[in-house]
Order: sequence, then structure tokens, then C-alpha cells
Amino acid sequence: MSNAKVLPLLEPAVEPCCPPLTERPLTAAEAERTALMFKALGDPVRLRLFSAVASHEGGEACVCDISDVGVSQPTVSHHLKKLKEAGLLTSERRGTWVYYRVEPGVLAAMGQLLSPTAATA
Amino acid sequence: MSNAKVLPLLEPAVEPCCPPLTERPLTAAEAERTALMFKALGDPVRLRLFSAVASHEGGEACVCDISDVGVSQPTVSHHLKKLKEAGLLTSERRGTWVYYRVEPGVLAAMGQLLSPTAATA
DNA sequence: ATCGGATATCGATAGACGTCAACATAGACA
DNA sequence: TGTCTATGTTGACGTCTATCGATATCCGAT
Repeated sequence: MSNAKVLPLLEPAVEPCCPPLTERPLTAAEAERTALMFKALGDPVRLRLFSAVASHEGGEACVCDISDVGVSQPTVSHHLKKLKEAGLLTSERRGTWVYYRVEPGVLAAMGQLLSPTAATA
Repeated sequence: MSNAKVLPLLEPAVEPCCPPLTERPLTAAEAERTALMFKALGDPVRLRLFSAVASHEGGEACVCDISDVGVSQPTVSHHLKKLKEAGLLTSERRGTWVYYRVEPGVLAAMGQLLSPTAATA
């Protein structure tokens, strides 16, 4: 076993992917990686799905709770997969339903990217 | 001429567009609008250009200062236009050169979108 | 074992997007 | 005027992507 599900200490798994966009120009590799997250949120349907999960009580949502976004069921599934691949969501099957939740730290990481550099002339 | 029925110049997309993604599910209209900004940053080249402008001294940069991102000049111009259309950058010609700067408030607006709701169970 | 609901995958298609070369435009300067 | 540099625009091309219907898979219940 050993799944000691300890509470995250101060800094969870928020990898310091990249400095704030305002600190210095991103390198090609940094931009490549970071763009994946922005691109994942760059689709209206995905944005609604992500927001639905993120704002759902308990921090997680069953697909059935959020799939009313005006597209077909396969399309919903497709977009959830994309969000998962981008590292924004995780999923877990519990019985009949599959629950998605926001990957912890993701919001903080993206927020940091956008944080204005304090000492901007 | 005459058909001055041009698009209304893109509202300053900086407004209190939307609540944080974690507050409640975005509506279709909100998602549509918000996705435009994320999509604009969802390309590696655009992300590098934006970061280069945002981090440049004085808060602005000439195209000549930032166009070394590995793509042709027309492509750079194309991406800068996209960033402008998304409301993330503004441009101004001064003599020979064109200067781009980050639209004030944009970073704060996007940061707010990603701000975790304080009272998440 | 079988049925039915929930979700994922597959295959196809139309449209969006990134990229470039060629050309156009704007300003500086002689 | 004309030329040179800097930047934007156009048109074309190949690739990616969002979407759907059909189908498969998983799981609980009968």
C-alpha cells in the first residue's frame, strides 16, 4: 500500500514550470509547455467544462453533472480527455460514474504565470 | 467606402468579464469571450511574443526587438495581430518602428479568472 | 447471463489555424 | 524623386481540431 494520502504541505506539486510571463521572455521549450495549458482552456466548451468541475461542490463533478454544454456526448468526452491530457483535470471511475476534479496546483501555477512583476518600471 | 459597418473595434476585453472559473460554471457567452484570451496565449509563438513584450523594459517593445522566435517575419506579424485582436496587446507606430505593449489590466483580469475561490470546501 | 445506463473510442468530415513566399505600405533619408 | 528598411497583407498549402454518428466498454441491477 503506502498510499499515505497526506495533506499537501505548503507547496504542493505545483511544478515551477515557468516564471511569470512578465519576468523575462519565455524560452521556446517553456512556451511549448505552457501553451498547452492555455490552449486547453482556449475552447469555449472546454472552458465551461473546466469551470463546471472547478466550481462544483466538493471540488469534483460527475460527467453527468456537467455534460449539458450544448454538444454531443462524444464531444464532451473528447474535451474532457483533452483537459486531462493538458494536466488540468484528473478522473476517477467510481461505480457507474466517472468523476473529474481539478488537478491541485494548476490554478496557482497558471495564476503565477500571469502575476504582474512587482518592479515593472 | 460608405459601408462603415465595421466591427466595433473589439471591446476592451479587460473588463470584469467573468467571475473566477471556480466560482460558478461559466455561461456559454462568458466562455466564448474568455476562451478568446486563452486561445490567444495557446500558441507557443504567441506566448513567447507576449512574454517578450510583457517583460521588456519600459513595458513596450519594438517588433524588431522580439521577432527572433524562429518563424518568418510575416508569421510574427500575423501572431501579433492575433494578440491585438484578442485584446492582449496594443500597438503604436513611432517613426520607422511599431511598438507593442501589454493592454493594461489584462494580466489582472486573467489572473482573477484563475484565482481559487477562497471558500472551497 | 443479460439488460440498460454511463462513458469512451473510432472513423469521417468540415472548418480553423500556422506557416511561408510574394507583394504592399509606411516612414526615413538622400 | 527614388531607394532602403521595417512592418503589414494576401493567397495558398498542409495540418490540426471540433464535431458528429456509430460502436465499444464498463458496471450495476435484474
